[in-house]
Amino acid sequence: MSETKFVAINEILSGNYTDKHISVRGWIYRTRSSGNIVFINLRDATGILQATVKRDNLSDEMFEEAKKTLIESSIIVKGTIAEDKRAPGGYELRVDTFQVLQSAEPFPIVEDQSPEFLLDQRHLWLRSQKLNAVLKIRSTIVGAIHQFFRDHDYIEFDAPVLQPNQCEGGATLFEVKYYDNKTYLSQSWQLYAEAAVFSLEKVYNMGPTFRAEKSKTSRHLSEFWMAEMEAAWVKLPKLTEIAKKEVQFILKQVVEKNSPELQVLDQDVEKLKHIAESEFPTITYDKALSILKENANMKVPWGKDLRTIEENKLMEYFETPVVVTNYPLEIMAFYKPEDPKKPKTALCFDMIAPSGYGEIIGGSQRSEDIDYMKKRLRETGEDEENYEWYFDLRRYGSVPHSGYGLGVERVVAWICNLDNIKDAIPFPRTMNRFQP
RNA sequence: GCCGUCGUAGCUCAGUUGGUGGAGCACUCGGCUGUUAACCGAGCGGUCGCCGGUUCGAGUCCGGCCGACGGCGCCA
Repeated sequence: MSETKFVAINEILSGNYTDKHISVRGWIYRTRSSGNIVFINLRDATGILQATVKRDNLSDEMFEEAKKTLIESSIIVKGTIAEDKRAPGGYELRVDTFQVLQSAEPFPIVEDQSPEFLLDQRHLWLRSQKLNAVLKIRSTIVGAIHQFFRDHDYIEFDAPVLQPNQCEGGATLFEVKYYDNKTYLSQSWQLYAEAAVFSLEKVYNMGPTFRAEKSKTSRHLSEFWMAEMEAAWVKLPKLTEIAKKEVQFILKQVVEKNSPELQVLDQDVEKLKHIAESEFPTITYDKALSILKENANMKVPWGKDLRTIEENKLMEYFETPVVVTNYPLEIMAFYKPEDPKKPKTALCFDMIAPSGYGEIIGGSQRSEDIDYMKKRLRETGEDEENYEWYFDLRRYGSVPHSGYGLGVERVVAWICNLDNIKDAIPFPRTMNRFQP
């Protein structure tokens, strides 16, 4: 006995099944009835197809069922595909068999929606055209990151999620009860990766990262995915080149694989293609300050970090992401070294995305000076004893090494033209939301 | 942590000077043989965020609290 073969909707819409009699399965996206005809827009993972149910073409029981079955019910329909200009997409299924698998209760998400309500109903809103498109693009981006590093001979290396101390400084850790002790959810993979490069030389990883920052903005999540790399023998100029190539590769992959999804999201495919093929400029922090002063009359005192308003203003003068290097040493984390050629600045960089999406990458060369790092830890009130294992890495054959972290959701939000980073991850966690 | 906006039907919102709470959508019933978030008619649907105060009378005025969202700071 042969099993029924079901055809995917995108196959039908590309014209491969015209005049064929086939079976399709999926969920009711929209439904309208008009006495003796019912129009059902049927949704599957690949697209939306209009199914036209006429009273004369099937049994009365099936027709009445088609008429009353509500949105998001799961159904199987059989019929003949016809090319028809009146149907959205240009093709429709003329139904002769209508079968309900599960008749849905009234779907809570209707015409009028608020962002908060959609977050409450996230488990159902995943079915929307918008999130369907975002999640497909996110998958391309995640795949591209793995491919980029593997193509360049990086080894995937995993760090513990439960960590004994903080990496980035500040009270931004989620505390976890660990038997009779305390531990913290990972804030960065970096310190462990630094141990790995003395064995594997080039490593990367992508995984969940946790920051208990009390940030309530459209760019922050408490749980987000960070794609990090760390490599021995690499210094800052080379590091920024790798970061640029990675982002360009991600963009090329999305443009190649996800044009229909970008259109659903109202993103300009040509613009992204252009960015993917452009050089990303590198400027210093000093240069950024002078651009702001000369063009926008924004005077940032030297030594202050660039704030959101300043980053956004700066990006008005660029159409691609920009790498900014040599931030003031004082405002940087303890492991970032001083640039011998530009005293008081660090061998570090941020990559800032266009259009207000902010910092998508942060990275640096790593200090090899144990006394300097101890001093910086003491200044921020940290217990340097927790870091003894980390200092060992400088005691046994230390070499120059560097790394950076890319915020996956920030990149997804930028590429998908999203208003809010919450839509860049299936189930967002923020300061006030951890359900569903 | 600071600042701002908002809490009224399942959802989105209106509600005038304080006088028995409305609309659209959803859902139910009826009508319609080509709809495009269909349309037409009827019905169902309420702890007006919570507590207290003023008043003959509070969704509306006053005080306090709670919650949500956004902006800044910090970060990716």
